[in-house]
Amino acid sequence: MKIASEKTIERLSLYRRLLRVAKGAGQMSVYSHDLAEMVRGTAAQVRRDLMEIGCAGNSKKGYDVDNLIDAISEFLDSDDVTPVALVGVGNLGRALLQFFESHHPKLKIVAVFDNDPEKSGRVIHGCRCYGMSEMPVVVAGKKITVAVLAVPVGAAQNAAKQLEEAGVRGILNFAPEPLRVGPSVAVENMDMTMALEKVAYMARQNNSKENGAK
Amino acid sequence: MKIASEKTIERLSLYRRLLRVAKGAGQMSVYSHDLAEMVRGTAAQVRRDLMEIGCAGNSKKGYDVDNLIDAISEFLDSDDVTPVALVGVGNLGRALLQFFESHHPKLKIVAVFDNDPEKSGRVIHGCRCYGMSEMPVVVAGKKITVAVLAVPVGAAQNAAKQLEEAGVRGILNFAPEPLRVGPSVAVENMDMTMALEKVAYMARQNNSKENGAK
DNA sequence: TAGATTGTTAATCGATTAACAATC
DNA sequence: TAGATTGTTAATCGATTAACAATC
Repeated sequence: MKIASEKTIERLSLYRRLLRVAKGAGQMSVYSHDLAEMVRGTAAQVRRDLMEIGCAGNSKKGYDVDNLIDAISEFLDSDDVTPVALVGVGNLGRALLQFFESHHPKLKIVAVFDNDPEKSGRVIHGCRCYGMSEMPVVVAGKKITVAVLAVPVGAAQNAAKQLEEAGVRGILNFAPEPLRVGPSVAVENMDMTMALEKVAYMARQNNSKENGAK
Repeated sequence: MKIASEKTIERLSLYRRLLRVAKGAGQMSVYSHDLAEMVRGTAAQVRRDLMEIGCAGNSKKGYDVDNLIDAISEFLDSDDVTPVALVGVGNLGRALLQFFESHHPKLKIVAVFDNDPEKSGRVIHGCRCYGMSEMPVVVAGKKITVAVLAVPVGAAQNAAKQLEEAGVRGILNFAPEPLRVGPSVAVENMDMTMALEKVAYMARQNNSKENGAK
């Protein structure tokens, strides 16, 4: 299995999204600059990405849509559906559960964990909710290797540790808290507070630039 | 106003979070390597970041916590509270509304917009909900320059256009859809589908690496 | 002083960009 | 052929890393 850079992986995911839209619209082939728009990048970069996963284009027609979707899927996806765990069933957790339900056929949330004993045993959005203590058994039983972490600040590190010990190898972390995990666990932070601060900063820059240019 | 790189801005936001925790614990000063842990970076990088915003440390005690928090806040924050709009009041939108309510004193969601006429006029989590057509008036009236976009796929581009025209200069986009906006609008994408795909890919890499090493 | 830390400079690395040849 | 696109190589850029001097 080849290993591409993280940026390339991100872009491949975005390309595929556009390709599916194109396919839905009956388009048979795309040019690199069509895909470049999707990632606000250059056509040359797109071609390099596609070459990395062994896709060749045609100087007359560009790239074959079906071929590309297949190649990206083979690269990004597992053969089987990847079972995912969600930890934390607050407002955000429930929203994520609903969000991911419909967004990906190959990634499926199959178990939900929460500290609250009241939630244990209940079924939320079609998912059985387990207590944190049941994690080792459930994760092993369902062969879960990926988790979405949507617990409140302060609880994230502990939950991450439990996930790691249970055998999870990738965590999508929504808590604004850095996770200390071993090198065999990939962590992707979705730090919404940081992102909003950043946007607010850049918006202010844009605003003062505009006013300054007047 | 100085302009730092996007990465530096992100890290400053993270440093501040750790500093506030340290301050809460009664700590008066920190070393660069304390902060480095927060961003999984190096101490030298932290020092460079802090120098960029004009902070000097002391080779004996490191950096003064209060001093650092003030300097970062002066750099990142506006003097006043920044009014923020939320567009899209589905499950995710409501979760975000609740999330941001408590997470930042300087960023406050002051208006909520939704297409659904049933939601118009209602108050959700203490926020008045407006119809999309009211956007120009409300955004101008409340001097909103930052927006959080949590609408379903397909509606994002149109909403972004309306926001731009209303005067918004920064958008935090949760829709898995690229936004075409002018250069005066900063867009930060929180692409949860892409992030989960990426984590799943990296988890699989870790897994096969482990099994291969056996 | 000795030791840990900060501040500064040069070297390295990776990714992006630009330029151009090859192709249909 | 002509023209737009792909594939490939070299140049550029930015950020990170490493090394070391300065400081308390």
